Amino acid sequence: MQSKQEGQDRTFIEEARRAQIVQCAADVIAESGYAKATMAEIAKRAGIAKSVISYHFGDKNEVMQELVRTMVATYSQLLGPRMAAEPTASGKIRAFLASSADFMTAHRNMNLAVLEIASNALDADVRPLIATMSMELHRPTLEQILLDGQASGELRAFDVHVVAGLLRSAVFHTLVMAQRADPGADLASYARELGAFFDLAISGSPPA
Amino acid sequence: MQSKQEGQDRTFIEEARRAQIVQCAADVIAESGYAKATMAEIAKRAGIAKSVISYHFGDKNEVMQELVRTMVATYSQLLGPRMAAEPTASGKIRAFLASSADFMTAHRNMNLAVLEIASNALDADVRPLIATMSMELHRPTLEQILLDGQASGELRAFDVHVVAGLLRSAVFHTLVMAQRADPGADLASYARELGAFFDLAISGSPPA
Amino acid sequence: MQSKQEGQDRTFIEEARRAQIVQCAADVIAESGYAKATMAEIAKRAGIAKSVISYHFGDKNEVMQELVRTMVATYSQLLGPRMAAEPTASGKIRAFLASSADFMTAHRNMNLAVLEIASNALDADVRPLIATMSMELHRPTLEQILLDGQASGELRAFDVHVVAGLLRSAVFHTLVMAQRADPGADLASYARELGAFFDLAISGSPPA
Amino acid sequence: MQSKQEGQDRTFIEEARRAQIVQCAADVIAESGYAKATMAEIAKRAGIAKSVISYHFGDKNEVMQELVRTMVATYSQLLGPRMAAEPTASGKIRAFLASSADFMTAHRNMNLAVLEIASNALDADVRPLIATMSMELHRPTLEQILLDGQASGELRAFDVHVVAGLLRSAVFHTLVMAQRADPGADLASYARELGAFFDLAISGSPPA
DNA sequence: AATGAATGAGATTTCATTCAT
DNA sequence: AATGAATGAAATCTCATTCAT
Repeated sequence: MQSKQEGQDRTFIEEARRAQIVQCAADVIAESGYAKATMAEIAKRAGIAKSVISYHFGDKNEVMQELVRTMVATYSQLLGPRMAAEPTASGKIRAFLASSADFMTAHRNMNLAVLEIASNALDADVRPLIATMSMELHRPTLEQILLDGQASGELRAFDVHVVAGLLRSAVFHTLVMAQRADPGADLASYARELGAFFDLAISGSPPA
Repeated sequence: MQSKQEGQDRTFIEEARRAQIVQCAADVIAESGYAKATMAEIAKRAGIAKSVISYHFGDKNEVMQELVRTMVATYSQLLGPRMAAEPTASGKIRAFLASSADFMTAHRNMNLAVLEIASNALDADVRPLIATMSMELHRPTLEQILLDGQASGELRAFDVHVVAGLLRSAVFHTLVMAQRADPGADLASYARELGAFFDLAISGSPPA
Repeated sequence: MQSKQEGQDRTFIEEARRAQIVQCAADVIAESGYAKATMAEIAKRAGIAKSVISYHFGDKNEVMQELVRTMVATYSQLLGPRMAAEPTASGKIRAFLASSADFMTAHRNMNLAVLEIASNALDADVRPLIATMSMELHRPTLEQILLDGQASGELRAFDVHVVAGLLRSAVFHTLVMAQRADPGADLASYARELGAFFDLAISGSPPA
Repeated sequence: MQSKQEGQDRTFIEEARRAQIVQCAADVIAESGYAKATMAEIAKRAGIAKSVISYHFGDKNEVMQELVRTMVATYSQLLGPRMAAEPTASGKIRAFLASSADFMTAHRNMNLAVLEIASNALDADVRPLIATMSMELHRPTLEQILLDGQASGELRAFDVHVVAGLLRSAVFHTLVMAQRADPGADLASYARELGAFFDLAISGSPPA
């Protein structure tokens, strides 16, 4: 199932090919949907033979896993520092929304592809991904941030699971739908609007 | 491609079989994902031969269309009256959330199945049905409800598209994820929490 | 394979249904070709259920055989007397051509259907039909007629098999092609032209 | 539907496989009829997996098209020069008959297969190819040759369409039937006999 | 490192036929 | 005498994967 041993280093060329294949997979999935993203289609897009993919990945699933891994890494590298830089809970929330919007604008296909994979990929290894993915992207988690905000009195009392869930939906559903409806949509302003909205709903007692 | 003429009425038995097949399709899709929902699998679940499905539907696509149609009909019959019964915008919003939660609890598999179908692009025959799902289930639309609320002063000023989008995400993503994470989750209380949340964020000037 | 015992008498209704089914089969085959002539299509044309055909025939092959039998009977009843009425070989030949043309005009679909069946039907019982069919239609055979003509000095010397074969081709290929190219073609005049042609080529010593 | 782009050149190996598959298809069709000529049967005859055919052709229709194309090319390459080499109309007619007989002897199965294909209506993709078969294999057409012969006084007056039609029938029906009845039949002598026959029937005033 | 060729498993669909009513 | 419903066999096509070069 795996062409190379887990820890084995790869040559420069090999890394380049893998990256190219992953990118092409993302493009095909984003444009035509997971079902049409056959090995043949991905290979054609990359201008290589089908068997080259097997050579580098050994498995279609491995391609998908690598795609998801790449996206998660990129996303969290963008997200982590910007959330960490914000001292307040409300600031972290806005950073979460804004960074996600930026990421989606910059890596549209990769993001769409991962969502497609999450709801389609068959293998047991990959399937539950969507549920866990967003949680592991950043520390502290949204839930923890909200709890901390409530503890400090910055935020009012509410069910943190519900609100954390809604925040994830705002990013992985609301923003995605907006972008799908209009590929050129200004997600940053969308994110600002959502930030204001959440602020109102979660803030603690208004500054009397 | 079509086993029966459009307008032709169907036997009682035929209707029963069609309903059974659609239900089994929903179950299989919800449990194993769209990709694993082959004709063979659906037939096995129903305890019938593959060709029985062809006999009643003529086409896999037709099965999916019927599934979506059934879900949309059931959902909107539940949603419509309950939203209409509420006089205020905020009441309608809560009714939207609560009814959706009830629907998902009662028709879990059907709902999950339709979402799977929606994300797996099909022969375009299903697409139109899907498109109507979130938009045309109820009159007035969420956007219109929010606009009316703003006009009457009940609601504050905000971008109705963003909030309507977030409301749909709350139902088709947040609730769904919650249910997926814990199939026995109490969606009704989830919906109440979400209702309170939205209320806070969209209400007009608080009763001073 | 056979719904009724070979010699068993059939009710009036049964005979009527069989005739209707055979006729519909001929129409469907002639219009859409053998491959598209499924039981379902034939039944639809007849306005009955598929199973009615099985009830009366037990076998698709039996339908085809009956169709061929009907055509052969009709054809030879027309052909026999008209050929017998001609005293000379050349007259019999012209009668053969003319009667065949008349038959094809009157029973276009049945004729086309049989030709389709002859070249398509799978069952060993039916397949060699085309080769033997035309020979058994009339007594004496074309070969015998030609031989007799040569013996009497009416016809010149030639290979009777070749000419008999060409005569059959004139009917089952040339006329059929002409009719296919133009369904309203005047086959009778075609037949006269062919008659004159053959006359010239097979007559004995020219009238000095 | 198409494994390779139209203009793309093919490997030597690929060409060999395609030729082999086409030949096996011809053999199966000629021996068992079009209906029994399934992909499975053709593959079995070729000693390869069914999917190899799909790999090289992508479509059953494409196999049939290639088969017809091959036959037409082979036939017309044989026919063209030999007809052109004859100065007189009557010579061209004899060349037409003789070359056709030679072709059928050398490529029996391919010829029979194409006739089977022609009579079994297909996905309309093949029809056009079939239409060209009898009409455009050679220039000038039979009709033109006959007309020219009449103009020069070499041939008597007659309906050129009828005679051209009969000539085609002599080849595509009479010779075929003869060969079918006796696979080892000497078609060349058949063709000579037919040539003499036509000569008699179409010649102009005999050299007084 | 790359590829063309080949493969087998599996998916959808068609169709003649059977059976209970 | 007729039918709706069901069936299983078979046909075509797709696709991830393997292998020799």
